[in-house]
Amino acid sequence: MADQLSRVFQALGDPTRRDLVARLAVADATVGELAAPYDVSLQAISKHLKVLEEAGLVSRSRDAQRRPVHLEAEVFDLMTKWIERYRQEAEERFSRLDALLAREDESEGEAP
Amino acid sequence: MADQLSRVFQALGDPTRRDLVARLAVADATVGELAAPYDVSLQAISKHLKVLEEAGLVSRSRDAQRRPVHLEAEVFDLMTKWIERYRQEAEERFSRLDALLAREDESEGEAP
DNA sequence: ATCCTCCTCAACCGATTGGTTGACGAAAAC
DNA sequence: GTTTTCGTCAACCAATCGGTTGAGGAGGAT
Repeated sequence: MADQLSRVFQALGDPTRRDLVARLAVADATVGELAAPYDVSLQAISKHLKVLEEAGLVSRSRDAQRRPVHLEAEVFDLMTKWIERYRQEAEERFSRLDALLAREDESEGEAP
Repeated sequence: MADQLSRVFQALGDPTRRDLVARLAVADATVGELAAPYDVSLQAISKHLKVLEEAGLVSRSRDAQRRPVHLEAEVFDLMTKWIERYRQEAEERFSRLDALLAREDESEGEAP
């Protein structure tokens, strides 16, 4: 099975699932409520929620027949940590490159 | 075709592609250099790079037969913006919930 | 007990994905 | 000009994905 970071990125690679997450950020909801706006079957949404759950983005409890879905926003940190790490590395590289170019500009015209 | 945000998330949903990005954060590299560490064909890596390119995460220039690959870190912002937006919404909701619970605790024991 | 509501599981389907191999293109190197 | 190096394109393959429909389970409501 894939690692969690892969599952989180993959889960959010689908627009419907991102929309579900966006709506769950506002409020918990049942599967039926979540499915209503889309013109796909309830089962399809249930599958999407399973993917989100396996990524750790969402949890489902039980309230009689209802299965309230709840967003687990902490998992976002996994992604932001990864992203920020490499963004920062890339930016540092740019800075070093800038510094190098600046030094080369300075020595321009020396030693004819 | 999918929107860019979907393509970026999907691109990073694959561990090999995340690894390529990680290595490109350190330095630009040619396709051959990038492919060397993995035990898959050069063509497979070329495909991965195409996915990264279509997501806007990477650009390829031309230097003789070489095709240096360069990381375009700005696209990360697309993701972090999306993530931060919904994380924040979710956190605000928690704060409101905490406040509500606090108020209920205060009125505990009143009106017997 | 029976029915109804809410939801999941299972089987299936076409499209996409990550991989393969083989052929080809562009630009040095000979 | 021929060869070699570096890389892409094309066709194919098994596996996964997003969707469907049909059956069924858990738990009120009657």
